Amino acid sequence: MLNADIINKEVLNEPQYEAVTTTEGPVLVIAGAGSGKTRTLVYRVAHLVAQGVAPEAILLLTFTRKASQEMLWRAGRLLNDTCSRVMGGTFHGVANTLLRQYAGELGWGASFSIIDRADAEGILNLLRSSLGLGKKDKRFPTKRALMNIISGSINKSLELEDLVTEQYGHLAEHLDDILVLRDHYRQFKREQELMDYDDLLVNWNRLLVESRDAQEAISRRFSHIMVDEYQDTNRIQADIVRRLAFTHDNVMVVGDDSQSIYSFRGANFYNIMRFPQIFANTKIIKLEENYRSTQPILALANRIIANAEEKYTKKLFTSIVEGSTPKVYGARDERDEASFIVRTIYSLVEKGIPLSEIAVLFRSGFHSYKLELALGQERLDYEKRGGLKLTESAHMKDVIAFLRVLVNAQDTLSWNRILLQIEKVGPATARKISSHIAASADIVSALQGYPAGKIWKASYLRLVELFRQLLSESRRPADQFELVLNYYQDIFERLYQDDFPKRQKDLDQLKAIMEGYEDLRSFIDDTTLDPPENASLADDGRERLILSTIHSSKGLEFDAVFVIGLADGRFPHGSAQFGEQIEEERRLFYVAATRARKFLYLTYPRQLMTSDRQLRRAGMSVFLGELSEDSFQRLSVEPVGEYGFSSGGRVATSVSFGTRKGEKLDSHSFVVGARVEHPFFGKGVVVEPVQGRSVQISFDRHGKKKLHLDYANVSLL
DNA sequence: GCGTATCGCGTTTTT
DNA sequence: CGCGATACGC
Repeated sequence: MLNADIINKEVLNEPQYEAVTTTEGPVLVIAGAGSGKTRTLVYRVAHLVAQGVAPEAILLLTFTRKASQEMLWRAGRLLNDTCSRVMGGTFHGVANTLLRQYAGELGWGASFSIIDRADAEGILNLLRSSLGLGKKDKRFPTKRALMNIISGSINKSLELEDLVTEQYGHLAEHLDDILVLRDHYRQFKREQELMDYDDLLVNWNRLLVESRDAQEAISRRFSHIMVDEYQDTNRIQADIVRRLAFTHDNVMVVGDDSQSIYSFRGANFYNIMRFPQIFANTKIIKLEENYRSTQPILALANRIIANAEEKYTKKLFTSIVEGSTPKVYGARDERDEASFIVRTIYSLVEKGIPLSEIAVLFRSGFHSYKLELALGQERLDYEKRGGLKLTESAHMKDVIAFLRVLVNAQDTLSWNRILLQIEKVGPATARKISSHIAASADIVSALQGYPAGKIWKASYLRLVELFRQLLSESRRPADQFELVLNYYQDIFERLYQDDFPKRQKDLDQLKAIMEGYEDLRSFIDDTTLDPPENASLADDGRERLILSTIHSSKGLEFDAVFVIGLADGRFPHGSAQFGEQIEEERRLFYVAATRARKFLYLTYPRQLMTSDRQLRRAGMSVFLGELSEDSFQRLSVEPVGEYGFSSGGRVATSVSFGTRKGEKLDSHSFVVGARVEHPFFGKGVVVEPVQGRSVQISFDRHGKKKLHLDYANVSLL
C-alpha cells in the first residue's frame, strides 16, 4: 500500500512540503517553475491517505490529459494501487462523469451527446449559411473567431455585447448578426440535445447551483480537492471549485502567474489573486526554490521574465549551481536547423541522455514539419504532442461519425459527415436527408424512405444496407465498427488517395481500442472528451524523442530541451501585437525554457519558406534579442564534429530498454570482448576496458563510441 | 438555377 | 488542410 519510507524521506525533509502536507483548510501555493508543484500535490495525496482519508474522497483536477497522467503516474509510485481510486482528471472529464451520474437532478434525459469544438464550428457554418451571412462581407469573422466570441462569452462570464465591444471592436457593426447567430446556435443545440465543452462546465456549475442535493452529495463525496495550474482556470472553473468545497473548504490550489499562457481560452490569473478573498482563512505558501534546472538555465529564464511588463515578486533560485550554458544556434534555414538538432541529439544520446528525456518545443504545430521530415529520414522515432490528436484527424472523424449516429440518431452533424462522403451528394442534399432522418423515429426506414437522386442512388443504397445490418441485431461495438470499416474502405481510399496507407494505421489502432468497450456510448463519450494520443497508446517500451507545442509541454520536464523557430514572426506569433498578447508570448517562452533540466538549445532559421515557396529572410526573435549575451553561448560551428546526417547507415528502429534508470552499473563487468546493448546504438562489443568510468564500445551499426557508465544506458547481454 | 467540383489562399496555442 | 470564390454539370 503506502510506502511510508518515501514519504518520510522525500516529503518531511523539505520544509515547504511539510507545510503543504500538514496544513488544513484552504491553501494557496504560489510556486515558480520547477519548484515541484505537481510533486507537492502528489505528496499531499500520499499524506492524506496515510492519515486515513479514503482515496475515493480525494479529487485532483488538472488541465491537460498528459499532466494528469503524469501526476497519477507519480502518485502511483507512492501509493501503488491506491492511487487508481483517487479521482483525478481534467475539469471536463470529471464534469462529464459527474453530470452523467447526476443528470436526473437537472431533469435531463440520459441521452445527450457531447460535441467537440470542430463540430461546434460546423454548426455555426450551417447556421451562417442558412442565415445568409458571411459571403456578403469579407470582414465578417471566420468561424473560428465566431466560436471564440460565443464560447468566450461563456468562459469569461461576459455579456456577448461587452465582449464584442471590448475585444472584437471591429465587429461591432455586426453585433446584431452575431447575437442572432448565438441564439440560433443555442436553439439548435437544445433541439439536438448536444452539449459542447463549454456547456459541460456551465452545466456542472448549474447542477451545483440548482440542485442542493447534488451539491451536498458531491461536496461530501470529495472531502479534499486539489487543483494544479490554478492560474489557467477561468471564472466558471473557479466557481465550481468554490461550490464543490462548500461543506469543508478543504481546497489546495497550486499555480504560477508567470506561467499563465491560456488567456485566449478564458483563463484568468486573477483567480489566484482572488483566491484568499473567496476562501476565508487561506494559508498562502510560496515555493521559490527550483529543483529542476541548473543555474545557467534558470538565469536565462529569469532574464526572460524580468523583461515582462508586469512583474510579480518571485525570485527563483536553485542549488544546482553547475551546468552547461544555454546555446543559441542561428541556422541558415529550416533544413539546417533540423540537421543541427539531429546532430545534437546524437551527441546527447551518446552522453547517456535517454531519447525520451529530450524534447523539441515550438510555438505552432506546423513549425516542426521540416524537422519531422529529417527525423523520418534518420529513422528516429518521435512522438508528437499538441496539434491534431488521433480522433481529430479527418479520417477518424469520418468513421466515428457512424458510431455517433448509432448512439444519437439526432446528431445531424455526423449525418452530414457521413452523407457528404457519397459522391454527388453535397451540403444541400446532405442537410435535407439528415433533417429527414432527425424527424423520423427509425433510421433505416427513414433512409429507405428518402427519394434518392439517379446519379447517387447506387452508393446511397450501400449506405442504407450498412445501417440495416448495423441495427438488425445487437452487436458488440467492435463488430459494428468492423461493418463500418468494410463500408468505409472504398470511400477512404478515394478521399485520401495520397496518404491512405499511413492513415490506415490509425483505423486499425481505433479498432484495437474498440475491443475494450462493451458499450458504444461510453466509447463515444471517452473519445470526444479525452482523445487518445497517436503513438503513446501502444506503449511498447520504446523510447521516443518528444516533439511538442509549448502549450502541450506545460508541467513536464526533460533533461534536454530544444526551443526551435525562435524567429521574428514565428515566436512571438505574428498576430500578437498588443501589449498583453506579447506578454503572454513571453511567458510562453519562459515556460519553454524552464522545461529543461540540464541542457537548453535555442535555435532559429535565418531564412523561412513562405507559402508560395519563396525564401524570405527572417530575423531573430525579439525575445532572444532582449537577452544579454552572457546568458547564453552562441554556436556558429557544429557543436560536435563527429556526426553528420548518416546517409546510408540507419539508426536502430526498434530499441529495447533493458536497464532501468538508476540501476547501478558495475564497471568490472565491462571487460574487453563483452557483448553489450545500448538503447540507441544497439548491440556492440567492448573494445577498450574501463578507464575511470568510461568504456569504449564498438557498435555493430554505429562504430566505436566512448561511453560514460554513469550516464550511458548500457547493459550487458 | 441549383448544387457540386476545383483551384488557390492563408494557417496559434487547447479543455 | 479547410475555406471561399469561381467554374461547370445536371
